[in-house]
Amino acid sequence: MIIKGDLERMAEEFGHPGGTLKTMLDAMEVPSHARHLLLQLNSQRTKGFLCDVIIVVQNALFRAHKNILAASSLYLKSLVVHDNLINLDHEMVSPGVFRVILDYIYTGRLNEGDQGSGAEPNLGAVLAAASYLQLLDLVALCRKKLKRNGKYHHLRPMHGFAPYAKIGVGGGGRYRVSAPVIQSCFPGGVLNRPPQSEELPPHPLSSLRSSAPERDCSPLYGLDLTKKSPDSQSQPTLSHPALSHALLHHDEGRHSPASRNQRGASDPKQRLGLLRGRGGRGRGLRNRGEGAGEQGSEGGKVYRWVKPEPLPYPPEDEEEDDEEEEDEEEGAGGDRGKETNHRHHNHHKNGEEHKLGGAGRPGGYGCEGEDEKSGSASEETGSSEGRPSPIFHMPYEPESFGDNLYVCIPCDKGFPSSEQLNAHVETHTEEELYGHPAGELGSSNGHGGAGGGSNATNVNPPANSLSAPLGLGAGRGLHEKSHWLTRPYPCSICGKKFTQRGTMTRHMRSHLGLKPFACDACGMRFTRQYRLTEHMRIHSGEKPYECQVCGGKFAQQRNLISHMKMHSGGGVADGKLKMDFADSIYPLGKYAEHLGLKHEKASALLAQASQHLLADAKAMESLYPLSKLAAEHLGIIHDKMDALRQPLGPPPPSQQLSSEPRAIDRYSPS
DNA sequence: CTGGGGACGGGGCCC
DNA sequence: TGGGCCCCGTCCCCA
Repeated sequence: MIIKGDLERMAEEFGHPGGTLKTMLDAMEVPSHARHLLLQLNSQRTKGFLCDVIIVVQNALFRAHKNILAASSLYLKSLVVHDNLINLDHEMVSPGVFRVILDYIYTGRLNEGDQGSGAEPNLGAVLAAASYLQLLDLVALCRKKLKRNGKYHHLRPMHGFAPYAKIGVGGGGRYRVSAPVIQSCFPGGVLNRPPQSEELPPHPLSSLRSSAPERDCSPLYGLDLTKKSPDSQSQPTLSHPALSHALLHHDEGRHSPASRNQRGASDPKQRLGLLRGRGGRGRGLRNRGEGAGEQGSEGGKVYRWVKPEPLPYPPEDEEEDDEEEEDEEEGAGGDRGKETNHRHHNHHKNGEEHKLGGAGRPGGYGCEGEDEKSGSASEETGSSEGRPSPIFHMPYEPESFGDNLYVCIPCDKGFPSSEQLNAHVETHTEEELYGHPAGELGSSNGHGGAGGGSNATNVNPPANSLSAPLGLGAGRGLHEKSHWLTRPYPCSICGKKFTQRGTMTRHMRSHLGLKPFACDACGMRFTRQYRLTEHMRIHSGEKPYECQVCGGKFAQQRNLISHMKMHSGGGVADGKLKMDFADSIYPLGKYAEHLGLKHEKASALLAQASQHLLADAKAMESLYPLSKLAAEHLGIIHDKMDALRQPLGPPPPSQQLSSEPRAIDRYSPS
C-alpha cells in the first residue's frame, strides 16, 4: 500500500529524510500493515469512533479523523488543525461529492457514484472539489478517469474547475470563498495554474508528498497553523479566506484582537466552525477543566430528520477488506482508484449512533416518530436559500437512502441535492403546512420552550415537531404556527426554533461543542466570551458584585441577583409591582447607570428589594441607593429623600456592577 | 436534609 | 453577524 516513494515523502514530512527512510521501510515488515490500518480507520470512521472533527457541507455533517484529513490535504490540515468543526463551501463541495471524497481519503478508492443517473457526484464535480480541497492525488485520479472516459477535455480548459468557475474570479459570487490553497502555490492563481502532472498519485494520504513543495512555494505555508501562539496578541493576517477562516478560529480561541479583525473575512457559514472541543456538556457532565467530552458516535454520516430504519447491511463493513489488488495499472504512483465502486456502508448499531451530541445527551436527538419514506427527486423550482427552511438533518446512513440525501420533513420526500430540496420546500404552501391532517406525520411534543432549562427542550426532540410545524391538529397547529412564525430559525440538529439567527447559531455551538473561548489559566472553554469573562474572575479573585445587605461579594452578577432574592424573601411575587417600578424609575435608571446597571435590571432589583422593604425597612436602607429610590417611589423612608437630591457621585466600587474587570481585559477579544 | 454560595449552560434581547 | 448583557435554571459543594 505504501510504497517506497510514499515513505520517502513521509520521511521527509516528518523530518527524517534520507537515512530514516530505511528505518521506515524496515519497519514495514508486514506489507498489509498500512492497508489494515486504513481499513481500521475507515471502520472507525463509519462508527464515529474517535472521530474528532465534523465537516459541515451544506446541510450535511460528516465525521472523520483530523489526522486522516490533515494527512490527505494541506488545506484540510489547515482547517482541522485547531478546529473540530470545519465548514466547506457547498458551492465547491456538495455533500454527495464530499462523501465520495471522504471515502476516497479513507480507502484510496474513488467511487464515482451513479454517473448514469446524472446525480452527483460525478467525476467533474469530484475533480473540482478535490482541487478545492487540494487533494492533489484525487485530482490526478479524476483527471485520469475523465480522460479515460473522454470527458476530461471538457474540463481541461478550466483545469478541472469548470463547474466552479467562480473560484479565483475577482468578483462576485456570494460564496466565492476559500480558493483552494493550491492557488497560493501558483502565483497565477487557480485558473492560471498549469495542469497538474498526469502522474497519478500513489496514495490517498500522499499529501505528505505534496506538502513539502507547497510549503516552499507559498508564504501561506510559512504559517504554522499547527502551533498555537503563546501570545495571542500577534496573529498573522491572511487575505486568503480559507486560511483566514482557519486561523480565525484559532484566534478566537486566543481572543486576540487580530482575530476579531478577521471577522467578516470568511464565509459566514464557516464562522460556524468555531469548534474548539467537544467537551461533555449538560447537567451532570460538567467539563471542568475541559477534555471531559466524548465524541459522538456517528461517523462520516450525514444528518437529517429521519427515522432510523433497519438497515439492509451488516453492521460492520468489512466486506471490503480483502484482498483486492490495487495499483493495477498506474505504476509507481499506484492508482488507488479502482474503477469498481466502493462504498462503505455505515451502520448504526443502535440508536445511540444517531446522536450528535454524544455524551451528556440522554436520548440524543432522536428521530423517532417518523417513517422514512424516501421519495424521489422531482420538484425543481426556485430556491429558498436565505430564508428559514424546514429542512433538517439527522444522523443516517448515506448508503441507506441512496442519493436522496436531503429529506423534506413534511412529506418525507428525498432529494439528491439541497437545491432540489429547497426547491421542493418552496412548493409547500402555508395552508399545506398547517392544514395537514393531524397525526399523519406524527405527533408533536416538543415546543422548544423559550428560555431556560436546556435539558427539557433538547432531549429527545421529536424530529417532525421540532423541525416543521406539520402534522398538527387545528388548535395545536395554530400554536405551532405561532412558534414557527415567531421562531423562524430552527436548529438544524435538534430542530429547536429560535427567535434570532444568532441565537440559533449560538445554540448550534453547544450542539457541536464549539467552545472558542479558552481560559488561559485552566484551559476551560466556553461558548461565549462573556462566559469566559465571568470565569476569569474565579482566577483573578475579583468579586465586583457586592450585596449591600450583608456585604457578600460575588463574582457573577447573576449570583448576586440570586442572593438578593434570598434577602428579599423569594423575589418578586407580584409581576405588576415589578412593572410599575420599571415604568416609573427613570431617575433610578439614571442612577443605575452610575452603578452600571441597566434600567431594567435596576428596576428588577428595586422591585425585589421593595418587596422586602415593605416588611423590613432595614433591608430597604441597606440597598442604598436603589432601595432609597425605591422607598421614594413607595413613599417611605422620607427622611432619606434629601440625600437623593444631591448630585450623584460615582458609585462605590462595590457597586460598579457592570464594570468589566480590567484585569481580564486581555482575555477579551474586544 | 437543607439552604446558600459558586459556577456554569442556554435562551432572549439589544446594540 | 456577533458581542454583551440579562434572566432562568441547574449542578455541585459545603456548612
